[in-house]
Amino acid sequence: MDMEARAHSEHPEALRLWLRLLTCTQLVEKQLRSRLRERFDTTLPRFDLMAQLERAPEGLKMNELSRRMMVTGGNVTGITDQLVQEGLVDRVDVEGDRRAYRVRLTARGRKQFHDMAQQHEQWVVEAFGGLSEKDVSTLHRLLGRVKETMVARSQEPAA
Amino acid sequence: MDMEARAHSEHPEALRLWLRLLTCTQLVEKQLRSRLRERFDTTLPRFDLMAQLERAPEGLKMNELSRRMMVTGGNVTGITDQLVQEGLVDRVDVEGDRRAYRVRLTARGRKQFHDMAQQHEQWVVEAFGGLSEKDVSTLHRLLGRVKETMVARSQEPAA
DNA sequence: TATTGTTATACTCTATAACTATA
DNA sequence: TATAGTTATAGAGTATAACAATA
Repeated sequence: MDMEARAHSEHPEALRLWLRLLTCTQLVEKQLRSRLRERFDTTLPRFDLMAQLERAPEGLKMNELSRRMMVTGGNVTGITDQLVQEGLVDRVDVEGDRRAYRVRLTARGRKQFHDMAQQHEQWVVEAFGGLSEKDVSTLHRLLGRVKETMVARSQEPAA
Repeated sequence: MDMEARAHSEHPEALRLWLRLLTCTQLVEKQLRSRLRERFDTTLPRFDLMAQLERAPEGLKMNELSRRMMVTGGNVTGITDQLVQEGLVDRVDVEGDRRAYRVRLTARGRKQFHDMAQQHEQWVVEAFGGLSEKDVSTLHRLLGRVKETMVARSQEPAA
C-alpha cells in the first residue's frame, strides 16, 4: 500500500502530492467499483452514463455524452447498447437531424439510478468522513485550480 | 469535460469533491500515460514498477512489489517478464528460500528510469503549477486524511 | 466535405482461480 | 498446510480507424 515510495528527486513536493492524489483516487475508486458490482451488478462507466442522463431529462446526444464522460464515441455506443437492452435507457430521434439520437433514462432507469445514487453518495460521504466541512471545501477549491491548469493545457496547441 | 455534472442530492459537497478528485486524477493520468507512451514507449505500471525498484537497490520480492503497487500478483509477473526481456530488470535468487526471487533494476534499467523520471517529474510539476507551495502542502495533508480513512476501512472486517 | 454515430479491432490493466514448487 | 510465484483466463475500459448515413 505504499505507492508513494515512488517519490525521489529534487521536486519531491509536487511528486509526492501527485502520488498521494493517485493513491487516494484509486482507493476510493476500487471500493466504489466493487460495491457497485456487488450490490447492483453494474460498473462505474454505466453508473456514470446514467448519472449524466439524470441531469438531462430531455436526453443527451452521443457526442455530448462522449465529451462529458471523457471517453471516445465507440465506448459510449457499447455502454448505451447494454443499457438499452436492459430497458434502463432509450434512444429517441432528434428532430431535424436524422444522423443523431438523444439517449434518455427510461422510468425504470430513473428509478434504478435513484437507488444506486443514494448508496453511492453514502459511500462517498464515508470516504471523506475524516474531513471537516471546511477541509472539504478547501480541497474542492484547490483541486479546481489543478483542473483549470490541465484543461487550459489540453486546449493549447501540442507542445 | 463536465463529469462533475454528476452531483445531485442532499450531500452535494462530498459528492462534488469526489467527482473533482476523479476528474483531476484522470486528466493528469491521461496526460502522463500518453507522454510516457510517446517519448519512452512505456506504460504507467511499468514506470511504477521501476520506480519501486529504484528505491530498493537490493531489489524487492514479487509479493512486496504486488503490495506496493496495489495490484494482484499475476499482473506483476507479466510486467516483470516484459522488463526482464528488455534487460531493464533481473530476477535474483533469495538465499534460504528457493521459492522466492528478488527483482532488481539492471544498470541499463537504472539509467533508463533516471531519464524517464526526470521528464515525468517535470510533467507533474507543470500539472501543479497553478498552486503555491503552501497549497501543495495543504492538499498533501488533507489527502493524507482521506488515505488514512480508506486504509483504515480496508483493514476492518467486511461490512 | 464535414459530422454523427457504429463497427471492428486491439491493447492495457486488472482480478480470480488453478497450479507448481518449496517451506 | 501454508506460502511464493506463475499461468490461464476473463472481463473492464479504452483508443484508433474504417465505415455508413446524413448534413
